[in-house]
Amino acid sequence: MPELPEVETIRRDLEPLLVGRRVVRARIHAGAERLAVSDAPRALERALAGRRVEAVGRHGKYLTLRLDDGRTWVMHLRMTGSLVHAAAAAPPHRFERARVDLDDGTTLRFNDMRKFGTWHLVDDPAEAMPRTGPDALSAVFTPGWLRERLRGRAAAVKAVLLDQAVAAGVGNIYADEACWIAGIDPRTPGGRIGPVRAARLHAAVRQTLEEALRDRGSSFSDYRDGLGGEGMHHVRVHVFRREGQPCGRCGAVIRKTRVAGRGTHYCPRCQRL
DNA sequence: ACTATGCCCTGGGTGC
DNA sequence: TGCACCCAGGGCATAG
Repeated sequence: MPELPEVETIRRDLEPLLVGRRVVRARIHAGAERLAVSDAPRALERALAGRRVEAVGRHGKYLTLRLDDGRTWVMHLRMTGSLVHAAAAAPPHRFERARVDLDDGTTLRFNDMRKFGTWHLVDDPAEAMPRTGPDALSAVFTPGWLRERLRGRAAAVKAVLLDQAVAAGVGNIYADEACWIAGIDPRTPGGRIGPVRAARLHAAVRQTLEEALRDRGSSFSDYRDGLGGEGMHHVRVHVFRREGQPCGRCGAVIRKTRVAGRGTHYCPRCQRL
């Protein structure tokens, strides 16, 4: 599940390998046609051919490759996608869905078991990420911003954290981790979070994302970095997928429930409603 | 405007 | 060993 720390790790890996490179050929494999959202697959392949990459950016969980014709190639990895730089001769991954040949003889491989990933080619990257607000690591995402988004909401605080319009880049892993760090029960109605706890939650979101980024992300299953390697943060999580194990802060047994349709992990003793 | 639910997709795990 | 079933979930569409 690539979330902000994982996508940023990929961005940092790929930036020096892609900037200045030209696409020789892009191929979306048979069966993966839905990868192409903004154009038909063949049209997207043609539009990418010959373009040079000028910048590799990220907003939330989206990767943005700015091209020399002014357009932006926006990718989303969803749950099981990966974008890996590899030698031309490297054998394809079992779930390779697309391949991009570059002008230095190397390649990019888009692997995605569940075929949920998306590619857009757009004039303005915002077109490809319509319901996306400030990046969770940007200066726009402040304690006050979070407090305003929580105010008056009946939905669970975790549902608010997962809303990409509130904090782009937070996903299921780091929403659970942030709630644990802040000592807040993820089921708490957003409107019950006052300014003090909103500030604590904001700091917790920043902390968990930054720690995971230092660890190059979490590889619970399919996540791979831009070079095909695994992250290291999954061994250091406090609650995510740790149901039945002791809380590292109070020793109580971590529980699992469902919030906002997602598996949700929390400590019943030190996370308060 | 807000909230909840189902859909997409497929491998891995479980129970019989 | 085989098979049916359930689970994982980001973003979107739709319903209430």
